[in-house]
Amino acid sequence: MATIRDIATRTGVSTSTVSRALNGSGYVAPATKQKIMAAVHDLDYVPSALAQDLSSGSAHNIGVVLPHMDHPYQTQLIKGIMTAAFASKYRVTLLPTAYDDETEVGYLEQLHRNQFDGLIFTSHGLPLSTLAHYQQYGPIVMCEHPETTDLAAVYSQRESTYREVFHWLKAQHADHLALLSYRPESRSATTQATMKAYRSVFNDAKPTTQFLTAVMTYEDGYRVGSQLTSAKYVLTDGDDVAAGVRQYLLDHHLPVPLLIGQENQLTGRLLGISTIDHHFETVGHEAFLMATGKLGKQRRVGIPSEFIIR
Amino acid sequence: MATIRDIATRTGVSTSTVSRALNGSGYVAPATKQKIMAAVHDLDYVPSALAQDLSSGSAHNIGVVLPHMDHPYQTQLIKGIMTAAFASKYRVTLLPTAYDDETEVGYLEQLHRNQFDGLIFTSHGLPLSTLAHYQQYGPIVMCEHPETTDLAAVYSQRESTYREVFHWLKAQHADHLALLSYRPESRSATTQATMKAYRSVFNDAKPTTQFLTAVMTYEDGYRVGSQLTSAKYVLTDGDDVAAGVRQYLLDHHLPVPLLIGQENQLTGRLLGISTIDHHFETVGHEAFLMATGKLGKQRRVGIPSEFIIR
DNA sequence: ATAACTTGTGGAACGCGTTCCATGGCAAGA
DNA sequence: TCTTGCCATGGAACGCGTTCCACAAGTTAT
Repeated sequence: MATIRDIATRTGVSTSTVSRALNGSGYVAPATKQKIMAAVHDLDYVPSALAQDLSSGSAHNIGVVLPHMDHPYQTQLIKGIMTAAFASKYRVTLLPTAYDDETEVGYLEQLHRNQFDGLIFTSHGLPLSTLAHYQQYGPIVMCEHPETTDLAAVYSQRESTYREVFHWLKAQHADHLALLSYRPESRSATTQATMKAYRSVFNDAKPTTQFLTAVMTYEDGYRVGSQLTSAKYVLTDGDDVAAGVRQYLLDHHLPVPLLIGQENQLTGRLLGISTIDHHFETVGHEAFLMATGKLGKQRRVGIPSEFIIR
Repeated sequence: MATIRDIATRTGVSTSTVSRALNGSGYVAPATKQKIMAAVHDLDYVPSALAQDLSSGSAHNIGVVLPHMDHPYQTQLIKGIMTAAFASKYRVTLLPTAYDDETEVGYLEQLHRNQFDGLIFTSHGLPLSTLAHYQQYGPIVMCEHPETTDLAAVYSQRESTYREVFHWLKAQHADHLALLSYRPESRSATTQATMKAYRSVFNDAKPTTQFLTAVMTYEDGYRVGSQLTSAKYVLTDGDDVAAGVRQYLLDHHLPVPLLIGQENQLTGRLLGISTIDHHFETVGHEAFLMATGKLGKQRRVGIPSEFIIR
């Protein structure tokens, strides 16, 4: 591997001159530059990214912390982040946690170690105070609406849309609801937003409602289908889940309730299931900009979400 | 940011001793080690990943070159790679190309620059000879079966499964086939394998067959549905595409042909569409091992794929 | 003609850990 | 007692590019 010193020696100039010639900074005589470029070409020299990173103190790398690789909610978000990163000189590293707190701490430590310039959290297992503590080492951006104001965040304005959904249900005097989510209210901002909207809309005239958790995939939906035989309205975390519920009920010749999915996935479109589009691609895009400081001092960005009735 | 020198000064030892204490290499007196650990704790010291990378000459980073973020084919592959990387100390960086050759060259240059220890190609736009040329800078692993033997590869053994599919079709005297793929034969190993199997099975008794390209998504499938009104058997690149074709025909009250998808996606299961599972998660896993040199000198691994009739 | 620039280039320090080599103390074996 | 050999630690070089500072030569302004 040729180094900048090799170029310097071969050309008979100093490394500073080579560096200046390569970066176009400072003064270099045209003739010198030509000689340098020739040597660079001859020796197949390319500056080491490792050395440049150390020198600049940044790895030009943003980490994206996510629970699973296969949760549909992530796909659009990641796409938005990647598209934005692609346009700048940054790279993006995907960091799956499998909801393991130690792993999550590991990534935060890597922020401390300058492995990452910033972290984007699509979901988190650790307490927010822990995350806030690590902010001293670099920007941390949440993709959920955190209760505390200590953390920067770009999030879908779920709650107002959930209220819209519940108002819509209320208007048709809906009863026998079922709310399916992946994580319990205590551990998930999404579930919290859902419940908050639910309580505020129905207030003291709550319909009969089932609450199920640990439901994330099509299979999960199919699995809990047996518990939903008396439900008339079902709101799920993703369209895939709704599809699973529907399939179970169809397979057992049971009536299919009115299904409302989320994420506007293909399955929902395919089966004509109403959905909520949280515009996660936009969320991801903005989160990247915030993590790289391109959004100025702004630390809070809400993206409106959309209720699609089918 | 505290450095190893800060620790050394504060403890009254040399940086070498601190380094040894931290890494557990070489001799360090227990008392010295304790003092060092105390200082490390007091100063909130963490070794800089940037400096370690430069010193070790490796970023512990594997890049995954892929065309799009949303091609279903990638999801499982990436999952397999990530799972394997997660178990080791490596990180994985996703590198989308949008089939732009310049971008692809950019990533190869980053391999040269030691930004990556190795690259995994899930798809490629550049000629194989170009890729082979960059092997001198680090391991490059293809996830397709390349024609040349110059490149290391982990791939799904598509061709034999395609032959199985065509034999199955031949056995029922299938006629009016349609083969839908994303990229033309000249630019895609997948399409090449399909065509090779097609020719070898039907030989000179080829059925009437339509060939369509540039079909990748559900929407694409729906779009080309109008051209498939006389097809009796349709083989597509992914189950989503098959679902699109099916939907178009249903919407227009036209007969739905026998559909065979690929990738064993949820949509296929949902709609009872036969499919081919290429076991891409396994492919990804093995590709990672090969890229990090954990597979020894092996440069060729084939993973059997599976025809699932529904 | 002299001060004040501008241009071109080199030297050395810096960023931060790792590692090879050397040195010194001390105990066990010959 | 002398030689090995283990233990503990320091010094310095290394990996590689960047950047500040200084210096020299040539140019322009005063």
